[in-house]
Amino acid sequence: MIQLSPKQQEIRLREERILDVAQSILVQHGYHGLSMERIAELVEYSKGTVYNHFANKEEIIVALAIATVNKRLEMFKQAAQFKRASRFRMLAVVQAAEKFVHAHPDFFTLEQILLLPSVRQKVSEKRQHEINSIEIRCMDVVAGIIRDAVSAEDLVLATGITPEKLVFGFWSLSSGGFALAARVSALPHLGFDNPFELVHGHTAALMDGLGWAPLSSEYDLQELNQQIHCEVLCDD
Amino acid sequence: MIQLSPKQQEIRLREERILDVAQSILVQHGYHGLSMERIAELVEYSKGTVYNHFANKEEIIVALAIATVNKRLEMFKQAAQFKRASRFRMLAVVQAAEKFVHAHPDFFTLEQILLLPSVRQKVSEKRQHEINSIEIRCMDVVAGIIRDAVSAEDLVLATGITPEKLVFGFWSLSSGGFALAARVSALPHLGFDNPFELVHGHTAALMDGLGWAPLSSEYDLQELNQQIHCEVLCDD
DNA sequence: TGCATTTTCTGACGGTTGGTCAAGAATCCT
DNA sequence: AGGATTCTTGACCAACCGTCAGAAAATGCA
Repeated sequence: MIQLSPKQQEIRLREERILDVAQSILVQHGYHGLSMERIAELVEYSKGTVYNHFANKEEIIVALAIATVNKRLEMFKQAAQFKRASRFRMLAVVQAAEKFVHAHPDFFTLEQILLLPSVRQKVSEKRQHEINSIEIRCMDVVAGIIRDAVSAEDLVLATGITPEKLVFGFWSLSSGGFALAARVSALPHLGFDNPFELVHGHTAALMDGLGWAPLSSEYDLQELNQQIHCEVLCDD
Repeated sequence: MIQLSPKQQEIRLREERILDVAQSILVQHGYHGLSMERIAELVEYSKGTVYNHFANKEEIIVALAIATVNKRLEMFKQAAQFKRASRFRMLAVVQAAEKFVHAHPDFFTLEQILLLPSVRQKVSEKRQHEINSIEIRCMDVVAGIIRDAVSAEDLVLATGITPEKLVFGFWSLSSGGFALAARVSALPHLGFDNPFELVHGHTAALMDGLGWAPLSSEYDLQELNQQIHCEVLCDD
């Protein structure tokens, strides 16, 4: 790392401050409340300076998303290191995903925004690639667990099914579940008192359906959860 | 139904035209391309008149979404009438959901937009309730199938599990899967050549995990799919 | 240190849109 | 017909995006 001149350091720091400010505006006032003008005002620099850092507000949003999604990757990696059978490692990752949702409730909205084609369009290729690559590395962590499961003969893949295809299922279930959970407060209560528990339960059912040993009936869920919480929640 | 005056009829028709125009702008130019000014221009009325119909563009978006989600409800109802075992009826609904995604590829973006808190905020309570109630009726169709499955003893619910809680799982899996599918084109190919097939497969696995008879191994998938296609696709 | 060069910062500016509203036009009712 | 009501219009304001020429600061160099 080359030593930075004082000026360059200042610029570095300012970039972080811009992101901080943007994040807080976003949380407080939502997507529509976020404007370059407001950011400039709070950061106490002119609008032009903010534009020197980011070409538009979409770039800022994606920069925020990249920072957050990196944290998820770290959490997944840590969860995957859980020293137990493959199935339990997978469940640990699901727990990590849940913890992530709780730790970054605003990320969800960020992701929604980035899914809008009209927004994505305005974001540089570079940052697009960056966030995609992190996402893929997250999936790879999960695929790795599945490959281990196959090696350990905890799981037998049907013909034509790759580990990645299985990841698709678990990813869908949990991301869809968390998305639904975010709406539960909006939707009248249908008896989903604890959507996260439901995600967990359905993940287990899916695993059972795939024949991923040991099956639900063969271990104690309570005890496992406690152990995962120690592993995944304690040190951070 | 009271007979409408000519003027009122005109207004009615114009409202539809506004929605049509809005839809086509939305499809062609995305969320950011949709402006009240543009709508007014294309509809050939002044901006004020458009505002007489809808208080803001979010109201227009939700009105579009309501119309579309109603179609989904109809498709679900029809699929649920499939005259076979409960498990097959559920799979028919999943197929209907897939067909819906294909038939209304733009709805997805609409839904994303509506999930943004900053957007939802601007939409009237009335329309919020309306779209929620349709969504819930969709879920009820699915819950009905599950209740039938229980009555027919195709399925045994674990203690504490309601039909609605099961709906949550299937809903999560398929909506999450379709969301991911929409991104597959953006994400580098991970071998998800046919994400819809994957959703179907994982749904079946989830059913197996829940012990929903008849299990995957006990029926011919090909034949079933063909039959569903006749039932769900033919008449429309 | 003084001066030239490069980099950075600024805020006014043009252009677009969201949303309002007073005044005029059309319609309805008797 | 004509008064009451409803509908329509487009000018208007405010907010915002993104640009850019010129001011200011930093840097390099003798």
